[in-house]
Amino acid sequence: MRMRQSTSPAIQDYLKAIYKLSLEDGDAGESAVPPSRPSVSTTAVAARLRVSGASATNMLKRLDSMGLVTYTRYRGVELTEAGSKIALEVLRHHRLLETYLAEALGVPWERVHEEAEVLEHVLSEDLEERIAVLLGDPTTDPHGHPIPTRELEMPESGVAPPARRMWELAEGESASVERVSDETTEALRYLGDLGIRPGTRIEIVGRGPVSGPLFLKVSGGPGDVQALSKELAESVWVG
Amino acid sequence: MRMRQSTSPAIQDYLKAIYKLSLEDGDAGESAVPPSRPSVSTTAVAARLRVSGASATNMLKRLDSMGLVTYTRYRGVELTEAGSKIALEVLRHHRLLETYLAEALGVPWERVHEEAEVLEHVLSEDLEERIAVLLGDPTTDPHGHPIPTRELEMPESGVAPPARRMWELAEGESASVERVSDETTEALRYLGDLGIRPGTRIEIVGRGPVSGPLFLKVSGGPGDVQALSKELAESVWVG
DNA sequence: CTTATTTGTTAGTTGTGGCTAAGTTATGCG
DNA sequence: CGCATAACTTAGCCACAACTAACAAATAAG
Repeated sequence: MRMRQSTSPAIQDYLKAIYKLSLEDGDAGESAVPPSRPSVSTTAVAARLRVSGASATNMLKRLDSMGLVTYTRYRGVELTEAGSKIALEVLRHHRLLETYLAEALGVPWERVHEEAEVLEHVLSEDLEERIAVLLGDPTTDPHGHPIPTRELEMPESGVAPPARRMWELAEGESASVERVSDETTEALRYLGDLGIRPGTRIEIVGRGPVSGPLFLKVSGGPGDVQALSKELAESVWVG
Repeated sequence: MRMRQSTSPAIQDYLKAIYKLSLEDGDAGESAVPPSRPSVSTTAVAARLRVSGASATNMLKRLDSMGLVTYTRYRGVELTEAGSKIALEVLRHHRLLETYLAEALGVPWERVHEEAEVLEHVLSEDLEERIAVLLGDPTTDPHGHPIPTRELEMPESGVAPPARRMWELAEGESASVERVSDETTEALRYLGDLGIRPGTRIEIVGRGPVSGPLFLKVSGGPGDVQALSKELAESVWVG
């Protein structure tokens, strides 16, 4: 059992991607499949990391030989216990850093993700701990994503994502924002300007035809009624 | 003139090493050679970076072809204007980070160097700026090394190092600590425990035979007379 | 059930940045 | 000056992590 090959940034990125993808199982639609085994396809990993399929295949085989995933040809991968721990470690780094950058350095929330994306691979355990203490052991990052604990356990809110996407709300319903997808800077800045962040209370006042915009009132926002495209309204989770 | 090949961490480390070595010209002894041309030998670079001579030769050729150094076979290297700028950029990152880690995160001064050593390669311009502003544009790091300015100019105190090493002080002399070499954690912790840091006032009260210890009084230190080995006393610069 | 399409894999290359071993140039000493 | 030694370079190799092109398996459609 060959171990501890000093996980490079690339390896960490793969493990993190596999971890996140395995939580997104039922690919957005509400298919009634039980969350059987969270096996992730090679293509999904490749797409997420923007590398070619061949590169992904290669790396997945390597990760398997390191005991970090179990990989079966043509069948996808699954994290082992060891691989899972590393993924959670990186995720903890990432989300603590996002929080720290926002709180301590005033980095605008739409930019903390990309900064953390490189810093996460380089943060020492000592710095991680100092940051965590300084922030008072936060449990979510600025986008509402749960931060794995010091013991590298994901709070259950992380395993089962929030109930619904804002897009699925009916006219007249109100809810509070729980989480916002962090990957697209553009979207985040826009949502931020509208005052839509974790904790914000919103109310749906109407919707356009089929994929048309969603109209909503944002408490504490710039006032009046705001319109959100389908894409944006799907990237916001409410509860 | 092929340019901007997106300087990797390795490249940055080489440029930084060359920059620092070129300032150390008269290799510690007080040889009367004028600081003619600060050409750095391949071996010196290799030793500093703890890589083989062959690796260094290789990289130096590469740096030359990128226009970052001028390299002449068997004759050493010299930074070009472009290479120099990059070196200063990295140095600014490094020293700002050291200062930030010490001040904002309470990292003990003997450990800030190694943390900064990895973070420096990954710090965005935006974060650099935020840190600089937050610290009030400091001009030296915790070890007393000057921080290059925003415009990437080294303050003159950085080009000509402080007058003397503590080791060179005569019995009875007193002086104030200006700068402490940062590379060896062990030494730094010890000096820190003794209260020897930039700004500290010290007085030489005696010295052992030839390479024997230096005895000194440290103002504000744990009191009494302290002894310093030659090696340590050579790593402290006074003025 | 056969075939077309999508999904994955294999094979072979590339660029970084290290390494060792062996050869070459400079330098220093008798 | 001539040679030993130190300094430096060349040659050839390896691991990592990406790539393209070509091929194989699985799945969907008729």
